[in-house]
Amino acid sequence: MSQAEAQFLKAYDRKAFDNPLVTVDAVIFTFWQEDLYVLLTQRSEHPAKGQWALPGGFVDERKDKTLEDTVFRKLKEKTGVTAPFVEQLYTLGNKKRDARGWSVTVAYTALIAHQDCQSHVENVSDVKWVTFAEAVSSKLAFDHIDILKRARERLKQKALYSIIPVYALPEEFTLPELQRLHEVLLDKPLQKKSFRRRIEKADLVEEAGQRAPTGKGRPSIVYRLKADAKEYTFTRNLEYDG
Amino acid sequence: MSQAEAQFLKAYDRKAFDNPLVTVDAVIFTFWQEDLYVLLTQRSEHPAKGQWALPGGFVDERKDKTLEDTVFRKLKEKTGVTAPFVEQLYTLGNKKRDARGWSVTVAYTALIAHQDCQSHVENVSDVKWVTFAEAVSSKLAFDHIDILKRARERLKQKALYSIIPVYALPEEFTLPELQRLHEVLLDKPLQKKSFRRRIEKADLVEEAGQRAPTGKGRPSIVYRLKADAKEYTFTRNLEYDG
DNA sequence: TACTTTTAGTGACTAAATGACACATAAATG
DNA sequence: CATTTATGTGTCATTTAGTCACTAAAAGTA
Repeated sequence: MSQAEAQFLKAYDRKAFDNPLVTVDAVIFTFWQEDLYVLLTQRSEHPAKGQWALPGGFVDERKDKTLEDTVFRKLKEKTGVTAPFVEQLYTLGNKKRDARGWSVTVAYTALIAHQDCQSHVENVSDVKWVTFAEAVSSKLAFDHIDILKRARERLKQKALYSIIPVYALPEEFTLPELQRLHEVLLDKPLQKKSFRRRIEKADLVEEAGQRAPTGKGRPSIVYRLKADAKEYTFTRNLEYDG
Repeated sequence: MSQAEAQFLKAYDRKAFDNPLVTVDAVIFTFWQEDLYVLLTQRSEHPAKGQWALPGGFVDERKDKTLEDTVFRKLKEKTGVTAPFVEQLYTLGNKKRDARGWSVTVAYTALIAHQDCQSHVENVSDVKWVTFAEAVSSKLAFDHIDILKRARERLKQKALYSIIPVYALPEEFTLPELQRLHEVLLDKPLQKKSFRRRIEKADLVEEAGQRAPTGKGRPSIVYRLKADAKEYTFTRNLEYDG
């Protein structure tokens, strides 16, 4: 670094310029009882105090080295655990979205097993699971409905060409469970054979131990993900028209 | 809004809290003379003064109502025109990337025809087209090499399942040109028949008028995009192993 | 126990899109 | 006017999803 640059930096005053507020928000999905749920939290402070919103908050320059640190910190606060899948969704920034002024939020999608955070969520009053349908038709703080819709759309896409939605299930899962999840995401029945064939061919899962047969009918085989499954994308989508 | 909230907002002092700097950066691609180029600009101010970097800069709270306003303003400054394809890539934020402190940059990818901004670029000294290969192996300011690589990777993916790369060509283009672009992006020869068939079947292009035959061989038919081509995704990828 | 119901899992043929490649077409050239 | 060169097409093989009937393994029931 040149001396001139060092001098520039020494004299630089960050607060001399207007600059948007920076927050992080997360859409946390889980699949539970045949339905897709998202996690909401109730705002404890102004603005929008008392309203339900996506979990999130400001970057803390002391605690967080990176944006991902901020997300994981917020996720941990609200769910008590670390989600097995977290991915940046998109960033929304404009003058109007926050009454405090020009604001930028980096939205993330997270997938998690319901059982992994159930006890934590049950023990705090400002956090709850809501079905996606309910959440998206409710009133949420800021523009969180937009973020919710976008996250849902992206997850639907992922159901077409990847096995990523599996992270919304417990670590050990069955293929019928996974198929029903994909069917909910795509809002469309899938051919059992097609669905299973591509997963088998891609070598994405391995058999886990037995699980207590739940109800009627032949018990399904329990699987767990193989290591590289997160990266895999199918070269061809399942049939899907709209 | 409640009275309490109004009072809160009135008393709210944005500068009372630490907050990351917010910038926008763009990777602008074009396909020219059988090669993929990106636009670089030379930094006129500290930090990294004199170094080459991706076009971008701070959100201007007076000029910009949204992040997209910022991107388009910067694109216009550097290229003189409005790119036909602009898409958010991802957002990078951490403590280290900018010597001025915690910084967040929202990266965008833009595609543009070389001819559309050639004259503007030639007339300013702080902007230049560089082949992607050159750019990525050069030294750029901040973490712009990372952004460059990521943009390239995304564009490669798009070449697999969409016709989006076409926006790096002039409005009127030929299928051999488009195929060569896709081949450069995928770094792999494609089957002429397969490539053309899927474009024809998807009804993405229409014949434009003739264009002066350039060189040897049978002249190729000149096409232009149909309206909805931007949204179209093929349900199956072209063969691609790596 | 045997029969029905229910859900999981498989076999086998059909349909659709891509891969491969030969061949036809239309220009430039000498 | 034959040769060269690049564009554009016809056709068959290959691959993968769609369809659907059939088998398998459990629970419930007379």
